[in-house]
Amino acid sequence: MSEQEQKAPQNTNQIIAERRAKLATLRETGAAFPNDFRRNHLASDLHKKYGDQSNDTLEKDPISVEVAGRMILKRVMGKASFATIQDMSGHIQLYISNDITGESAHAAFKHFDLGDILGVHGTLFITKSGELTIRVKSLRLLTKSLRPLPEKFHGLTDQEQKYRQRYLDLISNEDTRKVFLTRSRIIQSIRAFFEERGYLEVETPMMHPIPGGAAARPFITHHNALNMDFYLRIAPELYLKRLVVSGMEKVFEINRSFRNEGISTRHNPEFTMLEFYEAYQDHIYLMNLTETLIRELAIKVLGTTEISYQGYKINLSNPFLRLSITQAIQKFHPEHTDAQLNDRAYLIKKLEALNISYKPEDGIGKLQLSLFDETTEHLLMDPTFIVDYPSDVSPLARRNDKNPGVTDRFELYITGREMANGFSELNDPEDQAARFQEQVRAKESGDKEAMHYDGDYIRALEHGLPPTAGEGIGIDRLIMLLTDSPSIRDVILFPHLRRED
RNA sequence: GGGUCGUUAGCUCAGCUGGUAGAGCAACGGACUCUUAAUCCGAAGGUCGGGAGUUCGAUCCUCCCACGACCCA
Repeated sequence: MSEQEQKAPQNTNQIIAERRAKLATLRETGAAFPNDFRRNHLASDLHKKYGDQSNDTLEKDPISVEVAGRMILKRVMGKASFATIQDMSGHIQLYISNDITGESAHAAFKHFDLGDILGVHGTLFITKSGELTIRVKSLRLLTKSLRPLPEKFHGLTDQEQKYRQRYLDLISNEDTRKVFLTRSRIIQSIRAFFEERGYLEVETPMMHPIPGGAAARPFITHHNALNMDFYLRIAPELYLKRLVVSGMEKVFEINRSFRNEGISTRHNPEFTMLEFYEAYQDHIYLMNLTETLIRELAIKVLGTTEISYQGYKINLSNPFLRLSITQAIQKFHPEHTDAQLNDRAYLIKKLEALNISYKPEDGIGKLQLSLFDETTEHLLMDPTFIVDYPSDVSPLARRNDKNPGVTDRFELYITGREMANGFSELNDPEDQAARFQEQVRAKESGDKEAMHYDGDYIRALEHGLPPTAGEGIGIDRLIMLLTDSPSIRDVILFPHLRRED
């Protein structure tokens, strides 16, 4: 006993010390962490099934139930008590009294703490104020909680603690639980959407010998047995297109990708993306499919296409706008004429005035894109496809037949944020090899985000990639939109933070 | 990397040109058999994020550091 006390971590905190003492007593009297209790109902199921019944009906033919959960509220009134327990489905109230539960069991209950996990057996009734409640016949402490819960009314509000101790945030904040429930439903609905359309869900490597599929800096790791470095994937794109070569003509992957870049309200080092590829389709088809997908998700998950993001109202049933880069600039900055936006000297002058860096070798399209990124992107609140991206910033996209300086590519913007990026795939192996070479040159002259030359991918293209359309959608950002969350950290269960010390 | 703001009891928050800290919840003792964030009474709980400086004296002013939030690159 004294030995056990010495081994226990020293805790000066009074509350934890008191709870440890209660646990020590439990250990002396039997199994302190039993696992022989079985529940047969969830709280919300009971409310759905019996919540509307009259007390007379419930009392006449008593319904016996076993439920379990964490005690989150407790009201002791001498010879009788009320408590609320919470399980994965919701809450239910308990009524414990000397009459029914027995004096000693009630006395024991009085020493249970908020946060303790209880197993309860009893019958249902309706209180005078109309709440479905379990009249407890017996109850057990299944797991002793040694640490106090956050304040019961306000819950946990400290942002840092919400992220670091997400379990506490989830215990005490209904809104947080709702966000992650919605997240789960969105991902299920995406899966159903593509499965209904005959797509095959696949899993491709997360460890890449050559990082590819996006312009981004990768994380590097090492495989000991092979004695080689691997890169955590920045995108699954090149593997998915290898699969289209293989004959899997419609594939999708809900993938975790990793980018070794800054952290912000829109960026987490690891994030979830949806990528999908379909042979014998083009980027126009993708835009239509994307509109349908986002609309269907909203209806399935929220029950409406009328959403509000941080106070801005968006009706997703309106057709999504489709604008070229210069049309988008002019929409918000009509002072620029067509002639000016196609004049190198004018664009450079404007970029310099805005203190935006550019390279002397940048083509007209890239200069336009730089101006767009700085002045217009963040203003695209309503869903807008930006089309006709310059070839030199789209090394994996098919060139436009009429204008080879641009590609058959689009990005989708909603609430000023990039949500999706899709294009008709570049399936000409010789053009792809030349574009990789260009990327290698850019990398050599210091562009850390430029792509590597992927010889095996070229070899795959040489076997023949059918004409294909492919797209990536940022799932975290889509979830932010549909849950009205201001930060990507609010939709990721365990966002990355600096080490606490 | 730069700027702004924040860090006080387990949690939610107060704290007045600078005089070494308060409330509510939780927890502890007591009263209470239909409560709903139960109520009432009592007692307890603090290295004011860390460090240095100014001062007779610092939660408060200055500087550095840590962590976080937001904005910018």
